[in-house]
Amino acid sequence: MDDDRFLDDNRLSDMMHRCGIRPSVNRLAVLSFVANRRTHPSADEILTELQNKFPSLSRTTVYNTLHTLAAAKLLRELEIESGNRHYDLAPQPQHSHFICRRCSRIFDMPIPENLSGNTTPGFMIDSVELYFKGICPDCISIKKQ
Amino acid sequence: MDDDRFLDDNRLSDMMHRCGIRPSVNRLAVLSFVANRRTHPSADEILTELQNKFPSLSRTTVYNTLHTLAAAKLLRELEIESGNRHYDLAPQPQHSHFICRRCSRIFDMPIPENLSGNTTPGFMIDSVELYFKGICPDCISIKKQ
DNA sequence: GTTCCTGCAAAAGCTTTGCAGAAGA
DNA sequence: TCTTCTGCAAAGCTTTTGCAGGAAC
Repeated sequence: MDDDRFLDDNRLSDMMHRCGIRPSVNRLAVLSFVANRRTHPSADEILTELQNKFPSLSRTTVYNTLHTLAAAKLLRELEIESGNRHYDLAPQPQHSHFICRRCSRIFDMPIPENLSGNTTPGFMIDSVELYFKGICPDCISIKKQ
Repeated sequence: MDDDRFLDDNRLSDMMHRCGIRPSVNRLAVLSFVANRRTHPSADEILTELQNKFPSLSRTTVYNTLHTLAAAKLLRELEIESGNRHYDLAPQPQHSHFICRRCSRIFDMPIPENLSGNTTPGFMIDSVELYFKGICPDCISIKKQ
């Protein structure tokens, strides 16, 4: 868990209520897990981790929940690697993502301002996604040792 | 085919030679197909289209070829939709992509300058991918009618 | 009681792998 | 001849769908 942006269950529960979604135990667990990780997890990572706490949690429920939360705009789907969707908490200031080629973790990054300025006229843009790839600080320092 | 950026087989063949790849008929067909489409195709689209011309072309060969060309940096893999990789000709000036939510086609866009300026220190960035989503001009005008 | 949530089982879709025969240098 | 290329078949992975029992309102 990352303390700097920790969102407690009450707050997440409220967010769900406001979107007309029942904050069931499973849903709360999924949303909380995504909200409080820095490196945006995939469905499989969510399932594997949460099954420690909720052994009866099924893969179907994780997928159902992710769809429900994404449809309600509480989560954002990141299309980073083909065949492996990752999830990010949605109601946040816009930011970009950095994918480490070595450890595959995904980090948040600030987004340069004025991104959609220089684009082709005639296209109606409603969202922007920016991905950086490279080596994260942890992997750089491991390499040096 | 888009005439404005048409690359003929001789030129593509040269590019392959320079990368140490034998320009077989199948490989040339795949590379040419990707190079001369504006809306970056997926493996399945490539296979379906090319089978009209080369009925014996197999799915495996398309995947093999795409891997070979991507490893040689002649093609770039676009992670746009989960579970469906798209391909773009690589040795081109950097540009971004626009994905139409209605027709799913992918268009090139200019890229704003100085993109990697405002990023977190400590990360070693080696590539940048920028995706816009929205409605393309064609779909906008269809909607108006 | 009616709606929503959950999970098993099965299927679907994209991609990868193993292997053997064919083609090219 | 020896390496590389090709394609069938099978498997692997992530995700989706159908359906039925259970929980919540």
